[in-house]
Amino acid sequence: MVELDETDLHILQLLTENARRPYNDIAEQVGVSPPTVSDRVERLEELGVIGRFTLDLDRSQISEGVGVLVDLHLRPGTVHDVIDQLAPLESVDHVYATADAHVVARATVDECEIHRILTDTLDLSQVVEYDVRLLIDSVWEPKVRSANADDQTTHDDTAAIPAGGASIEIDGQ
Amino acid sequence: MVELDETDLHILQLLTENARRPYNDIAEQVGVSPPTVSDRVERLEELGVIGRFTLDLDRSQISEGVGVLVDLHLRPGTVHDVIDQLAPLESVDHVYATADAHVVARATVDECEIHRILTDTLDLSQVVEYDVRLLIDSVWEPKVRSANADDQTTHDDTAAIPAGGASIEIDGQ
DNA sequence: GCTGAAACCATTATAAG
DNA sequence: CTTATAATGGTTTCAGC
Repeated sequence: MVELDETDLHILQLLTENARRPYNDIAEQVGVSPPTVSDRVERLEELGVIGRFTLDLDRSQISEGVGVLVDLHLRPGTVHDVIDQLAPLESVDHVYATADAHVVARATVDECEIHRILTDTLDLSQVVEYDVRLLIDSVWEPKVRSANADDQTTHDDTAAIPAGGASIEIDGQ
Repeated sequence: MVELDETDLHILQLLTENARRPYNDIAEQVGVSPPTVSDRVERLEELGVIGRFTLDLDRSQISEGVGVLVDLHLRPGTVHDVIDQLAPLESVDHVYATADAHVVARATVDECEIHRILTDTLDLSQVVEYDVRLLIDSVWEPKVRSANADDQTTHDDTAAIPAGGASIEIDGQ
């Protein structure tokens, strides 16, 4: 976090848009030499800022199943176990854990598979409640906030986010 | 979906692991020539199977804010509007829409920003209820299911997934 | 979908700021 | 310590088959 300058962010932004973009192309855009780009990228990989170079795939075109969002409300202290159980599954690609002991997983499953995962793979004694939602759309817009594009308007109305999650009911108009 | 053979899937799998892997390297692994890999990748891009070549970034290292998962329960018919409002925001990178009119967004926000998004950016008359959860962990394991690795055990206990989502309460032991 | 050739690109070593 | 330059070795693409 501390060790990234604007050049790093610019490189990340360009690679985010197209991870196969040639380094000499990037060098020209950013205003440094190609070896510098190479060095910076290597460093960003070592720092773990870049997890991997990968693809944004349309999963509906490569697998038979339907996309689902599974929301698990877990017993306290079991979150990391459940992540370790879910993440390696072939049908699961994204797993989020939140401070209120929920785990949300995005998966592509056959009709019978979701049931098998919930009953066989997971230790259900750790699950307080769960919810399976059929995905109808999903958008991924990876963005790199450039250092100076920080549009932080000073604002004293800072809304604190309680770790347990804020839940607010609004009248149906 | 119909037009992908095992070679395509193998190429996708290798590129998913490392999107910068050289095409002649891939060609060797897959058993075709480099130009064939190039042609296939181009076709997969045109088909929309490959959305883009991109990076898996550790967002906590490149931005000041905290990661949150925002769950919006919307009024019917407003889902696509809300996606269009959320997706372009700099702080939002992932948006999921489910059949039961929920939109789940993953964002990295400053303390004041989440409030601003909810009140200024969104048309709150479209939101029935919302929920902001603090992210503590997130895993992305992009997987390409190879054509023959389809481990579908025949199973007649097919659990249908209602479009409205299944919600089941389990006793707290 | 393959082959071969030409254009292009990444990386290394080296030198300079 | 960081960046630029130049050369090498590797990669991608384009014709032609």
